[in-house]
Amino acid sequence: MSIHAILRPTGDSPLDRTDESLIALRRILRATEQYERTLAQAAGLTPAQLRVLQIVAGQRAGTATPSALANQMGVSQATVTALLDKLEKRSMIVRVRSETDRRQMNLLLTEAGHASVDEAPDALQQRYVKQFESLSDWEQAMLVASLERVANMLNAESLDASPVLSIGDLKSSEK
Amino acid sequence: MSIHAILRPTGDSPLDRTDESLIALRRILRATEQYERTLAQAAGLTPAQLRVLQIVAGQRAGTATPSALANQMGVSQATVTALLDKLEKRSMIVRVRSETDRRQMNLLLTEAGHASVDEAPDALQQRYVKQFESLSDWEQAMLVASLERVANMLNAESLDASPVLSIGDLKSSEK
DNA sequence: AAAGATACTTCGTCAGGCTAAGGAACCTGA
DNA sequence: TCAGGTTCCTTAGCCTGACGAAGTATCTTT
Repeated sequence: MSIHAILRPTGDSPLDRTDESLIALRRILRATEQYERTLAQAAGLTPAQLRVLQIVAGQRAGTATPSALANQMGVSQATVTALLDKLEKRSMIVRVRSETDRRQMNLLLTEAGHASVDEAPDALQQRYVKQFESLSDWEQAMLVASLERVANMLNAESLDASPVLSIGDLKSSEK
Repeated sequence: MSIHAILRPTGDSPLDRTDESLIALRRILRATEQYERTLAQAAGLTPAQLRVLQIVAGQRAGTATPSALANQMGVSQATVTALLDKLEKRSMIVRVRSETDRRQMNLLLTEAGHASVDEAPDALQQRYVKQFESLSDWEQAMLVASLERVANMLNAESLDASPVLSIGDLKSSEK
């Protein structure tokens, strides 16, 4: 395998496919990461704060709680608390104690919060969507298949149900 | 289009391809991110520190400098300085003033530094390489093409030559 | 009712990131 | 040659994100 081929700046030895795929993957990571920073900055928020808002927005009203957030974001509750403090101070969200279980806090977006979510384009979206949608049908299909495949390879062992984006099912919102 | 679909519960509206691709992309991001943390942690280093070591390791000796690092990592020089301070304090690297241009510092890995790089498997690698290599030839080719395509879509505007990577030189560690 | 488990918050600490402000060394062009 | 500008790096001060540990309510179980 060719790990060392990668490090080698100048390419005398040709990269093999594995390396190529790793390089591309890294480029993806990097591009996203960096863009996320500049983007959220423009929105007056930090990336983490924006993520919180987006997740809360995607939740059925009254469903979002700090612990749920912590799970979905893969961070500790303490971290979530800190983020929520900031967002609350800036009036993007409010915390209301749950009626049914008063240990829990329900998180709600304020007007401002909603506005921010709507305005702030999703990092990946902004940069990517237009181009993706200009691709031909079969190309899109191929990309989706490929990306899903890669994603599966990456978290083969740790399959935590919900990837960040919390596409909560509103559908069954009786409760 | 897809913005709402993403934030909105799956309910009735089916996800379109754009959404699917974004979701997969996010899973990739997330898997890598998290794995990187636990990994570097296991190596007794932080992700950023490990990245520094890996980049320095991949450089021709005497080539690595703080500013080069800053470029490759996409962070400010000040940040690099801070990272280097920590690594130096832990005797993973040494800084030596360049002979030819005494403003510059050359970065060198110590024994310990090399050892760390060798031990610490690359975040992506560990998890991914084996599976990738078990794919058939055409599948690999397709994935590479797809990933590169996506990477290009993501940093269409900001094309900075060198992607972070420089994966440590596992190079068989014939040490 | 007492003991235990949960859901959050508080507190202290640390890493990573930035900008702004320098100090040194190098490069120019009179 | 030497004054001004540039480049390379460090310092200082600040902020965000993250963690663990300890604390407080509030269920839940026994």
